[in-house]
Amino acid sequence: MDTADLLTVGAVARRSGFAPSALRYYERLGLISATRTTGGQRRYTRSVLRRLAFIRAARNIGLSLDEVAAALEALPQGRTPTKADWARLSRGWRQRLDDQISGLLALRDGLDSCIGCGCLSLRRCAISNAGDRAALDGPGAAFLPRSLRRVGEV
Amino acid sequence: MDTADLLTVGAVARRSGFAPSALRYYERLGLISATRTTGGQRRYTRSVLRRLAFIRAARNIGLSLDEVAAALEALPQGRTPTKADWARLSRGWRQRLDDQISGLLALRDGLDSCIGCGCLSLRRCAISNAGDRAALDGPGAAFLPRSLRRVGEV
DNA sequence: CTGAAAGATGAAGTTGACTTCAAGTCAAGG
DNA sequence: CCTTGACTTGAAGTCAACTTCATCTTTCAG
Repeated sequence: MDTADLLTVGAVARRSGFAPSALRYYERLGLISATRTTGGQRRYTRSVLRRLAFIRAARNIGLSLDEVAAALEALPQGRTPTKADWARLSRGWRQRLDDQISGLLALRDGLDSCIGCGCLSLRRCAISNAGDRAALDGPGAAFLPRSLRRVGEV
Repeated sequence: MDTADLLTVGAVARRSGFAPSALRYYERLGLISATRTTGGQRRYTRSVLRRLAFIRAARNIGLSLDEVAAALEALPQGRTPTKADWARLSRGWRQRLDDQISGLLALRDGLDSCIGCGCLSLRRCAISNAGDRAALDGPGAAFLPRSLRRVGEV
């Protein structure tokens, strides 16, 4: 690998959209790695960009960094991961997304039956008792990611 | 209001599903209130239950407590809120849910085109660039609520 | 009247995913 | 060689929404 091909933190940050501090954090968690210059600075191979794209994608799907780490462990150790490797990794996301979508649809349908009646009954209202899915996480489970909150007015 | 109608924290906690500590927290934030006995203990009117149902519902839709507080401010000051008041408050949620659902659908469709190609391109992939909606919150916006994470394996 | 259960308080802890800070070091164009 | 911007580190801070803790007080059935 030609040294000219190696990327600095700043370059990786710009290209991936992750802050340098996030890259260092991911490195501490073992999600990515880098070689070092004699002076101790990080130098990344371009392959880290695809790895970061995977991390970003997984986060968007809703995986925690712990889960991302576990997923990345499943990559082949000996060789450079192929497209098929990445695709295999992301195949399970489809089911996950379907589950999320159906949860929100149920919530919306409940809301439709609720608006106008204004019931919000502790026992009957579909919104205040947001389905079995939420119950898995105890009462009051939030259905929305932070990124989608605070968008509109009530 | 007959004193016999007043509820203790424990009773409200049991009926609403919120922990007593959460009720105290909500009170500090001004979301709910209670009268006090001469000894300093909280006594709630039954109206707090509907208010808590609203809070639970709003949280399930994805509102932050700040937003819930702002919404509750909009309730009529002079009189007991009617069903119509509550319904008006929750009407904006429909749009919000629709937005959330379409965001997830876009993500899923992107995933379908992505699985098998394994691209995860930083520029092209719909999953690693999860749509304009996520871009509002900068790169890496998470689409999933905590409650739905960590559900499956990748 | 009494004792156990329930309630009160402020401060500190929790979780996840980072960011910020302070103080110092490295890399490289001119 | 020098300067300036980029990089290094560990520790501490942030945010949201609560929970937990330690210690003390109140309530009320019997």
